[in-house]
Amino acid sequence: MYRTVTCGELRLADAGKSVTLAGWVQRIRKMGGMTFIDLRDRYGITQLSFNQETDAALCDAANKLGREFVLQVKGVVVERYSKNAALPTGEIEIEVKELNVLNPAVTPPFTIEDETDGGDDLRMKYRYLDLRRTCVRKNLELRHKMAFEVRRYLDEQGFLEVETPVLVNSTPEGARDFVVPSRMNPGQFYALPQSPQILKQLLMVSGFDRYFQIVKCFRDEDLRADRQPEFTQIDCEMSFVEQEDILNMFEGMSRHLFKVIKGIDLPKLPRMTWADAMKYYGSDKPDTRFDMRFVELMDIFHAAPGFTVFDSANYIGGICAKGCATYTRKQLDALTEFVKKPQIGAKGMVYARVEADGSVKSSVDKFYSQEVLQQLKAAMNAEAGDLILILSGEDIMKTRKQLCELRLEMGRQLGLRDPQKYSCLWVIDFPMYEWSDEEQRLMAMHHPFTSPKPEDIPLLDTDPASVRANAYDMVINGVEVGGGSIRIHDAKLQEKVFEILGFTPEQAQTKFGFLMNAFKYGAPPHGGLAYGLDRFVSLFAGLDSIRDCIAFPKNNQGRDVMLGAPGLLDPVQLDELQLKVDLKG
RNA sequence: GGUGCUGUAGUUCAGUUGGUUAGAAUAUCGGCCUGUCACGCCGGAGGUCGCGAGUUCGAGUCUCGUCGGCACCGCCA
Repeated sequence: MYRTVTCGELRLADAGKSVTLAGWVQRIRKMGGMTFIDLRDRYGITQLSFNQETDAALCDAANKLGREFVLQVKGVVVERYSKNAALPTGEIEIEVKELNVLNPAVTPPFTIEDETDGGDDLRMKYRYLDLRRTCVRKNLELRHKMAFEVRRYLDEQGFLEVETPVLVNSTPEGARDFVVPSRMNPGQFYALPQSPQILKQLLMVSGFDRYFQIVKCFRDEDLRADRQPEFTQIDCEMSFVEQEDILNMFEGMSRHLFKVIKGIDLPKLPRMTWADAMKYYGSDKPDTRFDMRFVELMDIFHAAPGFTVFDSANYIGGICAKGCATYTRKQLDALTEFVKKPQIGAKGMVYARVEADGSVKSSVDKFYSQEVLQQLKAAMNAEAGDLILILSGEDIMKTRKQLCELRLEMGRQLGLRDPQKYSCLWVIDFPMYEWSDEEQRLMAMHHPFTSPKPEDIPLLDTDPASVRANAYDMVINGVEVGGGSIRIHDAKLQEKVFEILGFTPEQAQTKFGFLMNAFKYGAPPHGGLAYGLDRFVSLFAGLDSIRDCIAFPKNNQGRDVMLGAPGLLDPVQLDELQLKVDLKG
């Protein structure tokens, strides 16, 4: 045995014991006649002490060690002369009797400390060293614990974890697929699953009733801080359920996770329709940690025309920033610049301050009477000291999204987006379809297997764009952590939905024939949802990016800079696959 | 496909209007130090200023191109 104890477990009560420890050298402090070494492993840090008077040769050997050397030491646990309250093991140290260097180490390119001196790029290249840092390791420990608790909860609820294949076929709609060439079937390709969607529905047809899987999914799209090309879903499906059953089941799972992992008692989750989310927050994933809801101001400003920008607008909406009337001209100009950034795209911003005497002073004073401005104040529920920010525009949804960005920015500036505070809700009643300018047709907003709300089914014939779906998202702090729907289990209805999406019966048969065929053999009513595990963990860890809760993540360009993936293929491999590379440009 | 920020010592960064030998901190190496725990003190070494071209008497600094990184828009059912 290399060790009898870990570096995190010894306490004062262990004084006198002979122990063997193994770990990495965190830091060496040479005092002349004495040398102290902090020995680190996964479990903590234990101080080793060497004394010139006790054992000069051993002390000399200790002085020759370097950072990240791998050591085994045998010694006695002793009480310290001067204790360190900052360490759990700070009351003891190991008086070393025997020192074995299991492996020397070259100096790492950055310091293995919580406050490291390494940048993102470098730490990614040496990810195996980055993972030695406690703060990074904690994220993976949290991830393990969450995945474990998910399994515990779902197992207790009678769910079966079933594995589904990774080599599947390409599906239309949705994201771009990652593809894998088939050597045995030249010219043909597998696709990696964007999610096990169809397979889990087939498991329902098979009668599995309650399925889940913690599973990798793959989407070949451009990346963001919260998007990786391969990511992990907690994928779930249930039979003989209605939307209400699923919301309750998984609200329960979230409550379990919050309780066990964070010690938080999650209240009953509010539910907001998609239409309200857009109306009051300009987003289908509103950050409800703070209020600052949109107030629509069309009635007020159109009743007293004057400002041509407002007069011609199809949408005028405002938010009230409490206590921000003190904002300087410079700060307001900066906010205007913010909303005018190309990524946000507003033309301008109107502001109004509520003065101490209750009067309203705005950037559009010359167009509106104080009476109109007082109506504005009343509508915004604004008080003395508040700042009202208003955006207007031709396109209602676009302007709402711009106002959403402004709201989030104000929330950030006012410190209302505390990562330690959690606000969860369900967003329900999503539209079935959204119009795609690019394809000039309706696209499924969730996916093509989502069931319409029964009362909206007649609208499929008359006004498909207004049909609402039995689809729902769980949103935490403005992050979509999960989403799902009740599925169509009727082959006829499914055919109709495919038709609206623009598939010919032949295309539908080719792409989804096996699913519709399966439904003919008795499909139970079913539905489910999937959580993004990476996002869920990063929320619990208070991270800005999901990368730090993934052991070996990829960068912006989808590269693994440690492995050097993706890379070129050996010509022999290409030949076996009967592939020729023909790069454009 | 697009926008913005960014690239200087192993690392994190500073570097003025274009002007002498490019600095700091930290890491590293050497010396001193018997209770440190971000130990302290003294000293040393360490640079193709991402790469390429241009402007200029002179470029880390200005211009153009290019490559990498980060954030975002498009995209991501």
